[in-house]
Amino acid sequence: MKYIVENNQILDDIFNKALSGPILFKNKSLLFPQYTPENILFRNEQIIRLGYLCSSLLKGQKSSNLFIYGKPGTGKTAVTKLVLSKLKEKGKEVNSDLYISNINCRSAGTEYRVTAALARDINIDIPFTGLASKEVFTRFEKKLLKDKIPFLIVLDEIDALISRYGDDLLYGLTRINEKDPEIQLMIIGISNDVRFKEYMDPRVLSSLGEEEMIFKPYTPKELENILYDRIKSAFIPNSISSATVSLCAAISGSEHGDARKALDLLRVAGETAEREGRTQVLTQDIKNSQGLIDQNRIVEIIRSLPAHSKMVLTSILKHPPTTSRLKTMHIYALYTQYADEYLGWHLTARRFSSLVHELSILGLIDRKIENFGRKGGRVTTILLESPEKNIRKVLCEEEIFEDIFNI
DNA sequence: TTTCCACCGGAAAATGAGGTCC
DNA sequence: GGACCTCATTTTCCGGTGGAAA
Repeated sequence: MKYIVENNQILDDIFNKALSGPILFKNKSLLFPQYTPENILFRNEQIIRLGYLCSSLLKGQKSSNLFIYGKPGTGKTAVTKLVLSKLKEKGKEVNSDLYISNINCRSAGTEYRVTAALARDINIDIPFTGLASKEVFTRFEKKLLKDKIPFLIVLDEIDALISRYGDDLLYGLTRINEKDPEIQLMIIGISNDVRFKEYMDPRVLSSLGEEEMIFKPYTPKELENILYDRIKSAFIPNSISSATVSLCAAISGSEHGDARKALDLLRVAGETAEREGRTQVLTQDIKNSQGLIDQNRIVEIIRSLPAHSKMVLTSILKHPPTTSRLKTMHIYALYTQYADEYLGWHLTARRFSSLVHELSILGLIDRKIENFGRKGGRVTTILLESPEKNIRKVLCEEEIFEDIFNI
């Protein structure tokens, strides 16, 4: 009971402080990646070219397909979103029928879901499962051939679709265009990875890559200007010094000119300053926010892991301390013991090996294949990448893992 | 040079839960 | 109601791997 009173008191204090304390942000939402600015700096050339290509659809004419690529945070999605919204507006203004579909292939997940989303965007009712992919595509194609309304399809993170499912869907889409001269179907593929083109059929590639657009990383100077532009509307005046902005731009510029990262750093630094009751963001806040972003990312990753992956991590932490790297066979022995006792069953060694692989991709562990010759064979060894204390703290949010650590 | 260890990891199949269609 | 579908997860199978030992 005492704890409930204490918790309520703490939360009450936090909320009161937030309401009565100094305000640093004017409009924090402008610093989130979801926000698309009306005026995208240093991307005029791309906006003009994309706008020009899309304008053919307004006139009911065929347009070239386009392939856009560039590193994350270089403005690909923002520019596309801006041009699409203006195109939609203009279409309404001049009473021009136009279908527009903007799908993130990674979020959609599967080929079926991408096809279903396309079909839904031209008003076909598609169940989330139960139909064959081919059937969904056939319905989509029929409707498109019947309506003969220009259709602009944007497939963001197209590499996620191609690498997993091949280019059948893209081939099908480019074929529709060739089937009927009255069909105006424009496809824009967006990717972070230019190498994905290697997996594509040359016929699809020649059709999709009629036009190409490259988004170069922002330079530190450009990043600075972008930050100043956003600070004007997101923060109260005089809250951020030029040294703070330069540091933020330099950190983001040193990676790959990622504007998203620069805005993230600024937002987290601002939140820290506001929490401490300050109306000034300091250079130290920017330095601290870098570590804070990484830490938060790790916490979120661990929280979202399935139970068996958490059990693998727990087994790594429970292994007696050694000076050398841990061998997966020893961790598997511990894992089977804990999983049987606390989850009721354990996964096979093959599946366990995949979970270890996934944990290394997520950056939680460092995985290395070592060879110990005829005596020891080929073995995967692992090492924790993040501080043990942090991982343990997140795992202990769940009772069963806390119990294991308390043994 | 060959053998062998102790796995790795790709591919295919199985499973079970969601669904549609006729 | 049975045939057939997707999808995520897991299992099964089996060839591949690289370096120490024979």
